[in-house]
Amino acid sequence: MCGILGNRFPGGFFVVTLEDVARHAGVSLATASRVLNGSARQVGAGLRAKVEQAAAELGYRTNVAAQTLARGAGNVIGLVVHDLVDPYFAAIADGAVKAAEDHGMVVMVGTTHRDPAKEIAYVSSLGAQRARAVILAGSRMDDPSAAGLRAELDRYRAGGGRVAVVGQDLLGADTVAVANRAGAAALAEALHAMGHREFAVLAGPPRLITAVERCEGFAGALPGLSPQIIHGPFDRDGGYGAALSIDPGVTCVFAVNDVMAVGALAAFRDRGIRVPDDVSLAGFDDIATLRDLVPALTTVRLPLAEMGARAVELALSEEAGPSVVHVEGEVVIRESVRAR
Amino acid sequence: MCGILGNRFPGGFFVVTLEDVARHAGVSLATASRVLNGSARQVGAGLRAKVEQAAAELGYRTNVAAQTLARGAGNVIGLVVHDLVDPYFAAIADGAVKAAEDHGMVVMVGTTHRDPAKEIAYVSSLGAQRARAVILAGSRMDDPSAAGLRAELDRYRAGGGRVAVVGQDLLGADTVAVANRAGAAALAEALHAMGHREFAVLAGPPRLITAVERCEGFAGALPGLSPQIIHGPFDRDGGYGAALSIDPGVTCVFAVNDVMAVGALAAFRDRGIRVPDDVSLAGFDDIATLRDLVPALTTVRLPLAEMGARAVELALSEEAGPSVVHVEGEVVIRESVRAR
DNA sequence: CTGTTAGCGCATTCAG
DNA sequence: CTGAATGCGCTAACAG
Repeated sequence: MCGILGNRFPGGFFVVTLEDVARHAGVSLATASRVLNGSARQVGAGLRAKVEQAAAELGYRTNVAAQTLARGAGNVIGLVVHDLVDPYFAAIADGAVKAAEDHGMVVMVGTTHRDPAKEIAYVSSLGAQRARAVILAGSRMDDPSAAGLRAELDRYRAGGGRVAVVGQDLLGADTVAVANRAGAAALAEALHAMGHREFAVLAGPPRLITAVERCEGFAGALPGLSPQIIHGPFDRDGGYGAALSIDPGVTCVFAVNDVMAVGALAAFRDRGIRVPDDVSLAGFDDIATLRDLVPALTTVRLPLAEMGARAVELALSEEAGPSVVHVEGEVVIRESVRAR
Repeated sequence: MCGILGNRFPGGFFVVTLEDVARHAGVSLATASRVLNGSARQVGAGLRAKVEQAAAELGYRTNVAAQTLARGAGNVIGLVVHDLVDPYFAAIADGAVKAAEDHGMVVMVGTTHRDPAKEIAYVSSLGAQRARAVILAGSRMDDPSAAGLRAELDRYRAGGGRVAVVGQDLLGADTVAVANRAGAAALAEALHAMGHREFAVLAGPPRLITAVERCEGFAGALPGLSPQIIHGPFDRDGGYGAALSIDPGVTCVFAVNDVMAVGALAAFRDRGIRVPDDVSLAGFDDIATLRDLVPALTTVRLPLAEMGARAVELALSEEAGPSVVHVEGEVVIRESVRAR
């Protein structure tokens, strides 16, 4: 029945094309195309049924590559994150994937593991894929190394792609802007109100924008006080390391993200320092996977999945100029902090 | 300088094609193709340089869709997981993305959130993308609902795609097989050797293969004993709920994965049951993000990232029949378990 | 080593 | 409403 249809491939496979379907249904290629793919044109009910049946019988599958080539635009959205194992990015990715799916798009993820060169390489690759949009999550360093990325993004946009950023509004692109300063400030105020006066901030890398904003927002909301600032990597081990050099008098420690707070917690435990008895500890992000930690982490909750989803929606919207969506964090006081 | 090159697009963008590059370099289309894309053919140094310069000047970017169409094979690998937020899948995804990158491929992820229909839909979509391979992570239910998936996978393979599975060897595909039974058995023996005799297993869904294997492996290694089996969802809340109905005499609880163990830990804490003082607790997977839990979780370590990487390598290998790679778990005793 | 020539599978004018 | 014809950008024979 399908002896004359389909093409044999090297491996010995068949592949049914639109033309096969059209022939089998006794209609033109154009008509088959119109019914099988979302065309604006209408097709008579009779032919439509024929085509659909033929497609089903033959097991027709759209060739997305051909479609993309013919249409000049594909259905992939690129997502570039630092590390999928970091629950912060995993949550964002989850939201992005879900939103993309709602729009009939698929997501391609790239992980850079904080290598700027890889970030650029992924944007380039996504450009080659003619991805509809690329979403960048995780803040870049506030330094010259970002120039290469910028250039690559410009190229990408010059080719007709959209770009959206999760983090801060820096690249002149659509942005899901996190109110890091405000969130950290609110946290600082809450902590201050609980009687704390001697603070330390596990501040992350000195030039990582998200870290800097949270650190500054926190310190800025503590008039007259000057918290001890300790820099280090933005991850669990960074928190562990930084916690080791906290000054003796400190009663409350703010780690600029939850994952670092976990590291700090481990450091305290290893040194026999009890939380919150001896020192209070707070983080930022409210990572779901970490909610069962003991003591439960005081933090600033961010709608991570929603942020990812919003980013793809921004990138897919038809808005003219780059638009910015703001998201606020919500202070959540839990057992890791105790009033003084 | 580029007034006659490139095509203007609706949005007003340029897009430089290989033909533009060839013309600009004064060579043939074929030659340009050969130098710019990994062809086996050699090109003279002179022309090669010319082409490369032309490409750079014009800002040429390969059109992957066209390439895929012409070649009949693309460079995407599909990865289908249940939930990126679950650190188990995140780790596997991380490994897969890295491995794919090493092979010059990109990864498209789909999340099903345990909806079989979505799993099928993703495989179908990946087929349309002419994805080189699809990796399925997370075990499917051992029931009729898997039939649809099987059919879809067959269609996918009929089109020339490869499929690899992370979990158990069931689909007749390349498989990264986890020694769930052996790992759970080894754990049981270790626990038994520490003096435990009264066990409970937070067993997960009755028909989820991974869960069943772990449960059976565990119980099977406890001759003469019959642990209390409590079924429930395979996630954190499932562990919490199941832990609520543990019999009084039990001294040691095995949750079939770490995430469930975390839930159980929370349940114990809420009810004033101390771990490991009142009851010992063990999990499975050794999720990195959970290593700082207190008490530290006794578990069976799985090389998650490596499993993901192996899966893509299997799928990309030229091996004829479906091959199976076995991975073993390693028992890791930590503070959540105490000898009796 | 290099150029010419056909398609790859599909969307889309443009006629009818 | 339907069909015929053209081209998307690139690769891969096939000649030269």
